[in-house]
Amino acid sequence: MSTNESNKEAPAKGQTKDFQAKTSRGEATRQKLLDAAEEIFGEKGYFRASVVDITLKAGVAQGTFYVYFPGKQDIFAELVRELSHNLRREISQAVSGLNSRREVEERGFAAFFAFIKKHRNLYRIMQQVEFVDEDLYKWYYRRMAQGYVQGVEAAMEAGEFRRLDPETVAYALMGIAEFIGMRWVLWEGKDVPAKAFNTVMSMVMEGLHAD
Amino acid sequence: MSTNESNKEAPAKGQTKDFQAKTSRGEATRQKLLDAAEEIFGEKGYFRASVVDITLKAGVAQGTFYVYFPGKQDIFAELVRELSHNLRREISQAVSGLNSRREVEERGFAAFFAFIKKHRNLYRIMQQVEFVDEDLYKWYYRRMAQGYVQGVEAAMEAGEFRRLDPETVAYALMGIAEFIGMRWVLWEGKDVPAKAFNTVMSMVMEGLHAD
DNA sequence: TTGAAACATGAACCATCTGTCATGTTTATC
DNA sequence: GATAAACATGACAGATGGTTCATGTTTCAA
Repeated sequence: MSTNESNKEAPAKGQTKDFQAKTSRGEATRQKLLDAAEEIFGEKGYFRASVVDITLKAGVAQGTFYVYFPGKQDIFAELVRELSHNLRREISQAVSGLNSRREVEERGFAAFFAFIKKHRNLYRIMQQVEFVDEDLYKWYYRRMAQGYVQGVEAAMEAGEFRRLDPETVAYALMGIAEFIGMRWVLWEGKDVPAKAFNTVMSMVMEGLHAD
Repeated sequence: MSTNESNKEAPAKGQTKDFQAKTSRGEATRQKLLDAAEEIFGEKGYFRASVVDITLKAGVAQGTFYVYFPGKQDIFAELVRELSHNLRREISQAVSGLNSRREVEERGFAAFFAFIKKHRNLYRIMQQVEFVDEDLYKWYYRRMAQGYVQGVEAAMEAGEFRRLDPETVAYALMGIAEFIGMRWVLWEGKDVPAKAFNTVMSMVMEGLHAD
């Protein structure tokens, strides 16, 4: 088949379902591989990371990798889906039950920053999806935006935000979060300082306030 | 020396100055290589692009590449510096002589969107610097932020913006621009629609207005 | 015209990497 | 404890790509 990574075609092959482990032993090995992959991809980036790196870190033989994943792209994609899912879950948990839109934005941003601090590897992983699997990359941001749009629309409905294009608002807020997170969490490994956090909140709430 | 791309160490080697052509013929070849590299890197991404791709597109032999650039990383870095410089120049030209801060932001955002529309390849190039040369990547954003901070501070001084942390404001605005540009220019190849542009401006100006 | 410097060439070297496979080991079930 | 399925192994095939180098060609000043 000769499907090398640098093959000219099909950088994003279809939804190849990864193998499912049939015993708990197999499941454990699969998980070891995923954990190792998360670290390796985060450290070296997708392209500089090799399958050998992953199996070495996981403590299994090279061949074992292919028992659980069809290829390097597939374990990466799985990681991305996992990350995306967990991130959205944590944010939605953080804001569930909140009443004012200000609180929602505050807790939502805080949850995002907390998540990327805990998963700096995965933050870096997200930045590479574009060049590994273009569709997955767009899916991630669209999915994220989609959830945001609903909240923004509801806030407009409720008169907490004034009427603006909700999708644009969603992308703008995502951009703010990503850049502020990059500046502090990714680059410095710190929490976003209060001064910066307050500035963001002030900009956002003033920028969107009703009346 | 065996310095392969996937070498374990020194992903970012020091400021290797590229060779300087000594005749106009040499200069022309060097430029052909740079132009080809811009297209190839933009299309395939840094890691999937090969030096052969570049020389093929430039219409020169493989060896010729190394007459002008010490290696693949170096031509990429040169491209990034060139892009960064041109982008900052276009924006600063677009806003020079403007009086109100609102106009500055409007023209500045518009210039940014126009630039990335004209250089979609380079937009994609910027997204990869992180994994090719970490220092260069931070340098690019810091440099960009730095210029923005000055403008924001001046606007606060002049009472057009209220007092907030200028650096945070700069990163937030950069994040907005990048995400809105991604959504429309990069993904759809279109200009940012008026509705989206107006929403952005409204958010930004309301978010930062003095009172 | 001549000779040296600049430029150009492309085959070949060397390292690396992904994915395969024939073979072994463990586990679970009866 | 026998047997088959699941799991694990690591050497190897097949391919790619960055970089080097010995050699050839062009340019240009003296």
